[in-house]
Amino acid sequence: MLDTASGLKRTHNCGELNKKHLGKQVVLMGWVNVRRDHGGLIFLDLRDRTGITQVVFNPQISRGSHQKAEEIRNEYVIAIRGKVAERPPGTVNQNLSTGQIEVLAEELRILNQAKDLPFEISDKLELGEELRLRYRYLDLRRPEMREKLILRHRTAKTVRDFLDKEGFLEIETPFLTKSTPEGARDYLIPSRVNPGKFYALPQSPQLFKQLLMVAGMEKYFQIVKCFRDEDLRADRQPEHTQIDMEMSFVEPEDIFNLVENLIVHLFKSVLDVALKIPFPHLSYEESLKTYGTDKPDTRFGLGIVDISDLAGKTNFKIFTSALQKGGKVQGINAKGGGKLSKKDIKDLEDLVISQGAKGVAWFKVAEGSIESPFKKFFKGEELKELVSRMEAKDEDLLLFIADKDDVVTEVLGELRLELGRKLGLAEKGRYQFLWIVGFPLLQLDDEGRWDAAHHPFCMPYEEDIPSLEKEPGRVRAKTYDLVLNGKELGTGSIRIHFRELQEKIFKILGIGEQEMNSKFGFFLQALEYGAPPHGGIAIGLDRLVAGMGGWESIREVIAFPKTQKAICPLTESPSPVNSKQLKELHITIDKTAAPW
RNA sequence: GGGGCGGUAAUUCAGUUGGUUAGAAUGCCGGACUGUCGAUCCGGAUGUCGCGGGUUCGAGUCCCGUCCGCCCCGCCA
Repeated sequence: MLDTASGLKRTHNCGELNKKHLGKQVVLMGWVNVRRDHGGLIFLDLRDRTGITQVVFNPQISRGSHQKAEEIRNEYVIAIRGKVAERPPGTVNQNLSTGQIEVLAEELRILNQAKDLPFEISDKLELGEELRLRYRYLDLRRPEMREKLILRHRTAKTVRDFLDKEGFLEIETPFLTKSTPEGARDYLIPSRVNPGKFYALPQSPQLFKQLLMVAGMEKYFQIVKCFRDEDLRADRQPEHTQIDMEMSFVEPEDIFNLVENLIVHLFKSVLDVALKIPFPHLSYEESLKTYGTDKPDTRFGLGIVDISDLAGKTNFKIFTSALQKGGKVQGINAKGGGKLSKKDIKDLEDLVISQGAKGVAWFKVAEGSIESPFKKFFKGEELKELVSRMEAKDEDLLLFIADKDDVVTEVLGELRLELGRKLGLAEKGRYQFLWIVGFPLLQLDDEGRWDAAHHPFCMPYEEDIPSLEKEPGRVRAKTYDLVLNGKELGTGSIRIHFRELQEKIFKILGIGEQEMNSKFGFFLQALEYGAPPHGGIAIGLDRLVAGMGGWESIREVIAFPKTQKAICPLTESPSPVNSKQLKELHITIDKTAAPW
């Protein structure tokens, strides 16, 4: 039979007791982290959210409690009353904040029992992730996981306080809303009272925050869930949280300033890390050219160098034939890569091939000479020039790809990241923020039609607007991405705030009059009633917190995340519903797709 | 939709060219123990080898299919 806690009031937390409390009567409540039964004496580590305190059961102090303590197992929930005592000499535990004291139990109450656990509550084990998710409530008891949620809480709290001081209003927007075209697949919610009609969960509160600007709120923010029905990755979940912001009467510089100050304040107060501002700016074009991606990890160099002109003068067929087909030849100097083994280089080759290139030409530089299976295809002069062009020194490894333009760029981008990992260049604990600016407004899709590079509400640079008709691809947008250590943290833009331009963009995107009115009529109309110039940004909270802690997967900082199949192993959602529910929603199931 | 890696005790893993009764560590259960803190010592129990089929005298091991997990491409922020 279990005990009740009634009559006992918790006086302290398990993490706070120290020598100042010596001699005090205290009541602690928590979980049994571990029991060490010495027969005559029983020690147990009592754990709550704040830490651990050692409790001692001594029959000379309380025979009853000592006897009862023998029944205790790990993760039982107990209350103890007792006196704080100094530990005997030589038994102090330096690893515990409470390690100088212990509580001599006078009364023990067992508030709840626990079955044998599927795994120990410990940071020392490496556990399968599915198991952790199925028993997430146990996984989250592990101190490491608790700290992650605390970090997330402190981050959100700091952001809220900062933006409040800056005059922002946190305003909620609907979850049951209309499909807005961010480009991703919507999660749909059937309407019971409107047969055959659906709400969509928001991919972001984009239109609502713009409407709030029209409404004169001037500075809006929200820490809000966004939903996208796309395939999952380590940094992608079907629901993710954004720090969503929008301001009136601003230009990109105002957003940069605000976000930089926010991030600096956040890192200082939560991590005690000092960041330098302003964050560097890099143009979209320059980023692709140098790093082969629009979200470069700039913790290390290894920039991409074009040697097409030089390659064209050689007799190396792999180079010259790629050039003849209109491609290019580019390479990376993997500084210190000379120490990589044949096996390492083979792995790099495999990577390059899996990413779509045909292979990689490599050259090791050592003592001024060059080691490479391709050496014989080059004249001494050419090799010399190669080395000087790549600024190669002893112990360096030069890697070249020859192919179509976009293949070379993308593959070298991947190769660069892999080299960063292999050579240990991407240090943990370093935070390289930067802004990517000057994105194109529009991009051609596979069918040769113009598509919004970000979303259809981004403002073009004024000087580029005349090109909209003739050369849409050359129009740059007032769009900016915030990147941290090679991860895209956030995207924002200055928005279009007058109807005429917004309609023009919709038309270029191939959205007809009818569709424009049915999907965006309400929005276009709002722009006609004195919409102020405005812009904003949304920062991914999950990625931000994961980045702060140096964790690869955002699942580490989400209390109840989903697996790659978008399944929650704990609740087993999604799951079938009964026919009555379906009938009310006017929905029938295609049995060939869902044969349960 | 595609590529890669994985699935063996409660957990983390080992398991040789296919060969007798599938192991280790941790955890768990019982016992001993008054200064432990990853307690120690003695003893013990625990398997749908993911699932289905095939090859074989014989399959954890080989083949085919399938499900699940992770990483990636496509897709997407």
